[in-house]
Amino acid sequence: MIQAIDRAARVLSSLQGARHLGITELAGILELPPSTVHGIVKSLQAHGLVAKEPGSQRYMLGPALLKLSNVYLDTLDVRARAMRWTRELARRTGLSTRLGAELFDEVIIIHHNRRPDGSQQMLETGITIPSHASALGKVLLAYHPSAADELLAKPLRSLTGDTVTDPATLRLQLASVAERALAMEEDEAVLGESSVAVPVADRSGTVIAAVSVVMPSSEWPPEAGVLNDLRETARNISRELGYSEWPPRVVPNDD
Amino acid sequence: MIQAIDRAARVLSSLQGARHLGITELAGILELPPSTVHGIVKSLQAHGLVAKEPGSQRYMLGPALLKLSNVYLDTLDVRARAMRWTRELARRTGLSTRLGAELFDEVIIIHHNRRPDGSQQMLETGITIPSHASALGKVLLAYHPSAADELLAKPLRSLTGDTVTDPATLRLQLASVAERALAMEEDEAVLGESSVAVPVADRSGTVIAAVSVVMPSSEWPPEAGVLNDLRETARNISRELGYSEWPPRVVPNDD
DNA sequence: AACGTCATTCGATAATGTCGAATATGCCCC
DNA sequence: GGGGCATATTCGACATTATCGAATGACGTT
Repeated sequence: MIQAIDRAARVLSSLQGARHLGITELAGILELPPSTVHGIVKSLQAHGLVAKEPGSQRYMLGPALLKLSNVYLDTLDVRARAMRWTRELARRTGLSTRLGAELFDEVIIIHHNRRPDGSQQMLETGITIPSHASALGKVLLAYHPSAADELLAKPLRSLTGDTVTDPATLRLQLASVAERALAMEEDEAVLGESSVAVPVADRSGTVIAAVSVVMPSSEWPPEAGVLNDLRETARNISRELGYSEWPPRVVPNDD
Repeated sequence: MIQAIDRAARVLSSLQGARHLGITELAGILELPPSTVHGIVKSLQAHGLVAKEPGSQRYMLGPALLKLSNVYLDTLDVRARAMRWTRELARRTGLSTRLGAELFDEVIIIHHNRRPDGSQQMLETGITIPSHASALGKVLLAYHPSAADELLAKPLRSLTGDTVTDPATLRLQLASVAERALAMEEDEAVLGESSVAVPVADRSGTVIAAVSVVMPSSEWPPEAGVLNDLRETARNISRELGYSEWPPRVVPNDD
């Protein structure tokens, strides 16, 4: 780990959290001298990764991140291949769909289809949810046992009163997910919202993403037809990626 | 400029351009020893800014960029305030709209409304266009004379046969933009597509973004009503940002 | 104008990052 | 499975870079 790069990344993370920060504030958060932080911020600014807030001394994330992110999404083979299938899934089920990938202790939504009822819905691409509190995340954890082990060794955050944070309970859930290749979550991330997710595997059988449908909790549990459509979607995406034996199997402590 | 951070940013830029690269390829592009590049890439990877391509030795941009970018967009005051106005502009004109900000020699689209005719259209947020070849970019250049000076000192790329790349011609255009607070572009970025843009100013009178409508070149030139709607949109956004004297004036060589 | 707070500059030096050599890994062919 | 080649990764000496404290400049408020 190159210390200067580590520190630069921590500046970005701090701005991601607090949005706008002055040099002194950043220095406090990072426990570094202001002049050190200044050098880091100026270097990031020169590359457009950080910007000064208009009319103020505070800094915020910069526009170069947007371009990089756009290229990231464009580069993702799984996303490109999933798009038509998840659109079709949303159409058939009348539900919104999400495609998620792993980002440390969270799942990040890399593609999202709105519910096809024409209602106003937020764009979710780029949103993260703690893995333990989402069906998508539980799938990814179930297929990456060492990542799960690390996560379950930490105190877990409750997002709602229904979030499961007990490691032993989660281990049982993950074992069930691994067996059924299906994860469920009811009101754990957002009250009134529940979801069910299944794994997407690449040519080598590695689970690289998960796909889910999201429904109002008033409509829970999902009908068998929805589960079948969801599985079919994951099978189709996985097949396009070169994996023909859906559902994938868990490889014990593979990382 | 901290060299290690500069090099890390250049790794990200290289991956942004070429999408997938091995260590040796990156080393060639950056003209650095492979072991140096390896250290940089591993540091970026530890923060999710770079990822290894599934099943290969090559690296690509990483998911942390998507989360950072999402926060960047969410943090942008001008974007939040512009959204309702540009949606209304698209509705009234029947055209797609773009809100653009400056990213070095390019304009980056930070918000986009599709043409309201229900046709299949690509999402444009995060896309960049060379400033000299876009109406949005010409507005931003006209209001930032020193940025314009720097850009016009470099050889400019033709995107289509109609792209204006002659510095003297561009200077005349930018002077006219500054005077009229309006920029036009016909087939310069994409054949068959033309646009007209106007500036958006913040509380201090600094032009921090530009807003445009895009139309098929077969419908060019824009009607007076469209221009009025566009100006009204920029005036409304600027007023929400605290600027009440639209159109803004150019401050000579202010950077 | 004065004051307090924070941003930025500067330069000595501590320590970090660099980079060449060696080793490990992956892939392809037989 | 073995061999060969190309590339990734490791290791450690040391050159160079980043750090950080002190000083100065800028900004906002009174």
